[in-house]
Amino acid sequence: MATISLTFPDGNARDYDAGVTPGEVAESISKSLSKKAISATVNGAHWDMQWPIDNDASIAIHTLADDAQALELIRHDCAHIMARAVQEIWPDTKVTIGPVIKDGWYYDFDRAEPFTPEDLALIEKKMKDIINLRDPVRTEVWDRPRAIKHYEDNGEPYKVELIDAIPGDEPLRMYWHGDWQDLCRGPHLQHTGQVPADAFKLMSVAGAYWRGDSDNAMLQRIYGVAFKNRKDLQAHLTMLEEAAKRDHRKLGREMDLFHFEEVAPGSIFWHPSGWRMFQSLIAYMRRRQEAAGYVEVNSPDIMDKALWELSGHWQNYRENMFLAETQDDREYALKPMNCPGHMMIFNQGIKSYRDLPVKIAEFGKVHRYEPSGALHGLLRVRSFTQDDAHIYCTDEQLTEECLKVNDLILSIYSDFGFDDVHVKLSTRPENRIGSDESWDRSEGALKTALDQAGMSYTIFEGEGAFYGPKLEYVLRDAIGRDWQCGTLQVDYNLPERFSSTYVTQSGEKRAPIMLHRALFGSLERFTGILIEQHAGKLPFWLAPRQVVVASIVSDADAYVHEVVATLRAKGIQAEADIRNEKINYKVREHSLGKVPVILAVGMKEVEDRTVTVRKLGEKSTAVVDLNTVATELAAEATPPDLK
RNA sequence: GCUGCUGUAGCUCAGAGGUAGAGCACUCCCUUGGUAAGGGAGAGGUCGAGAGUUCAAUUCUCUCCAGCAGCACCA
Repeated sequence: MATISLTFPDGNARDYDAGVTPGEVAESISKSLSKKAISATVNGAHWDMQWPIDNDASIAIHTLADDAQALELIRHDCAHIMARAVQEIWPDTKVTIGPVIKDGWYYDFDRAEPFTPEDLALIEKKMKDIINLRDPVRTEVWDRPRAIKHYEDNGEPYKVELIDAIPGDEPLRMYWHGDWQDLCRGPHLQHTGQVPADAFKLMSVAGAYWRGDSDNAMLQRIYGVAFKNRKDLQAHLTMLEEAAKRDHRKLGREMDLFHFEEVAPGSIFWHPSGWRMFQSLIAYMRRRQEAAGYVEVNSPDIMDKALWELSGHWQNYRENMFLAETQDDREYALKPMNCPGHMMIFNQGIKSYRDLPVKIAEFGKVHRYEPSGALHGLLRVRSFTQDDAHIYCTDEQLTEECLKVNDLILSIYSDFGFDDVHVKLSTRPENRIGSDESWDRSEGALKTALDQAGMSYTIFEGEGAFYGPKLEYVLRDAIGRDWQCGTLQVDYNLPERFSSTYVTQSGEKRAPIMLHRALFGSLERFTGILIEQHAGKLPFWLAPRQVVVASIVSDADAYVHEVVATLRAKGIQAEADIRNEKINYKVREHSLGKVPVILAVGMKEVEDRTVTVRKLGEKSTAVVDLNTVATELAAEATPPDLK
């Protein structure tokens, strides 16, 4: 038998018979290591303890101490153990797939009866039984015909379909623990007992389409989370509770920012303080855009079908559009996008190459009939305000304009504390207008701009808009969640469709290139993200309510009003609270309402012309001269771009 | 849109085949109290909408609407 040399992480090498498994290697080192081992890395590949090694290689043996491998294996084995538990309890259930995801795993089942929350408890208990059995994990390599026949005989059609979809003709790997068997590329733990029995939890059950396609059957997906120990699981559950407390839908109600009604699903009723915050964002963006050379316009909300046919929306976007019925026998639609309106504005008059780039911005409210199941608070609505703009430029200006938009987006996000920004580049979809050649140029321009800006990005094939490829800017918030906000799209098509032209230096008419871009994206969504990011405690300049001046005794009421007037004169959103309540009560109520500054006023303050300042989140108070407070708060209320 | 769950007072939630309850909020009275709930009284609900079963439905059944979780879709 041939001999191979295995090199360990410390640089030492040892000879073994070819075909040796990491399990045997571990045993040759020590009994305790072979018991503790969970998997190996062989030449950089994650390796099962049972897989043979045929050639010289580097090898590292993992235990539960190695986080990356341990979590991967624990979650993966949990998926198998759960599938086995389900099939043991309900033998007629068909299994499909069960991958590892962030924090845990899921497994999709086909079963006539829905799983109930009580069922989840039952499954969890059965999983613990299986873990306690410490069943050895066994693996074999089968050829395809044998595997297919096996699953056909066992009535597992989804597995047969999976095998058919695996490319090539390579052999397939089968895994067992106990009598339960699954098709799996591995690796797995050595036995079920290596899964910590107290560090996993089944979270929820929901529908999911087979192979992610809405034309396919709906399966039942059970989600679970798993960690190395009970403490990590507990920390994760606590984090979820914290995230729930930040839910902007809950905070929006508690802080009296907005609400929804059944009569207008997906549309927002903004309350005064929520609307104030919204307007602060628009005012900020208006200043930033003006400084960047944009002009602001306003285009109609309802326009004739003919326009939407010209733009291509009627053919490509109609199922998402609200249509308007009138008495004049014309068909209208509410705008789902601002671009066609901006085309009409660009087309007014004759444009010279000297005019380009033309940058037309609008805080336009667009309406889109989104699928009912997609609606989600402010983050996914049916009517929303875009900080939308269209840039008309020449071929030569294209890359530079893309770069400018990119810089503007990053600068703006940074003002709001978002520095972890990911970019997605979505390329031509199946359903599209325009020639392949113009798509080549559009996609190329975006790539060039990203490369020149030194941005890293991920490409999503076929995910672009019907008129052009797009960049999407994804923000990562304080608790690690991603939100899609800004977008930049290159479009050669609409200018052609609308016969838009400018006069070149040599006097010919030529179609401009058009960029679609939004920075916040949807103002509504961005507001929701900010609420969650700050858990409702927004920075002072954005805070829906800024200052409450609260009386301690009613003899101070007149001075309270004077303080409020002084602050308002400085542009600070101040309100009086002279209700017949104790100061404790007022402090509690406004603290829960997330008001950043409470100014308490009693007779001492009246006599000294001071206020007692209490800031949200601070227990201590400070007595400060009224004019000093007004000046300090006015400074704090200044938006970041005006500082 | 699909699968599952949910819908009772402004909010958070109990409840039951015989036309409803708590806490907070609200109104009034007493209290003028120094930094996270002072005391008392009162008012408030076609039990999401429509149909069916029943002597009787808010409770059971069906349809619709909306919300929640996930999927699919998306800013």
